[in-house]
Amino acid sequence: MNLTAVKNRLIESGLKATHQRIVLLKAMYLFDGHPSAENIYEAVSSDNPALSLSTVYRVLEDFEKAGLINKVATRKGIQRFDSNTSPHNHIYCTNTHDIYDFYDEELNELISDFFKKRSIRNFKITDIKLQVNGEKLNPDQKVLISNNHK
Amino acid sequence: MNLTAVKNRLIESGLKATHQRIVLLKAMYLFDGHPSAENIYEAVSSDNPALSLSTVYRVLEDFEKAGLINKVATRKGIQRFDSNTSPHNHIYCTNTHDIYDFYDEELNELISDFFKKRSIRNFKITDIKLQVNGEKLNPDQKVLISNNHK
DNA sequence: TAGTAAATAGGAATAATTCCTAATTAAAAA
DNA sequence: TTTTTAATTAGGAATTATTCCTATTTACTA
Repeated sequence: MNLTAVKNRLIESGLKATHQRIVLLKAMYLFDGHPSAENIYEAVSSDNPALSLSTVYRVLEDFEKAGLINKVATRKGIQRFDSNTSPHNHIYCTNTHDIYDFYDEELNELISDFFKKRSIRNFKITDIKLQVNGEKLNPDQKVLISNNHK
Repeated sequence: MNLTAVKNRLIESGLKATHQRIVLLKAMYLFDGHPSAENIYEAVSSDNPALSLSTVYRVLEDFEKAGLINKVATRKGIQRFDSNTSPHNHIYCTNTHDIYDFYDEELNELISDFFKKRSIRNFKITDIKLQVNGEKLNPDQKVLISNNHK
């Protein structure tokens, strides 16, 4: 994702392409995982010492409203963000608070088919997320989805 | 849920049945919704003026570790709790931050069948939750699930 | 009913987030 | 271009949410 592409995304989303927003959107795309506002602040502040933490909070909020990123639901009580806006689900470790993405076309269809048969009155669905909660056995290693039945 | 039943639950879970824990577990069962620690504190403090907020935080944490209640994942960055430990899913309004329970046996089976075919290496699943995110059309009214196909 | 380990009150400390306002900046207009 | 202006930002204060600390209290045990 180069500078022009990032700028264009901002403009397409109706946001002015300010220096700070460019830096922060880039940082969101580069960040491997599901960062907090503080994580993003740390990631950018050595190269952008004047950029302030309150700007990070405000801009990430703006990005979310514009649909550029999403907030991730956590049980810990701090806000986390996700630059991956395509349909996917989350594996959440309740010890380390690591979050892993997990894509499965079959599961996505299963869920979307299910909700074709149901409606929720007085509610406009924006997204549906499955969260698999549990504990990593080895906290230092990643988790890995595998398919049992070939 | 009477006093003895609440006491027994605490003891079965390996927790001493102190006055504070009894009051707080009762409050969790009585609370209609998905309260924060503050919500529970407010609910009990008029009848228990000496009970302190830090106790609420600590005790709710203890309850969660003992499996008596669960933490609810939210996008707002504050902790919420759920005394309903049976399998169910959540509808989350991103405006009002209301959370509604939503039971569906078919959906529960769909999901549990799916995960029989998949395994996640280095991870022990404790629970799987589907979160339907969106916005209430009328913020003052509840939402209601309905089944489109008879 | 005394001893003891666990639990609590209350407030301080910390962490996370939002708010405020003067200064700056991007984009539109001249 | 330069000027205008409305939007954005820096920086810190304020607020909110949560955790920590320790003297005191309490539930159980003997």
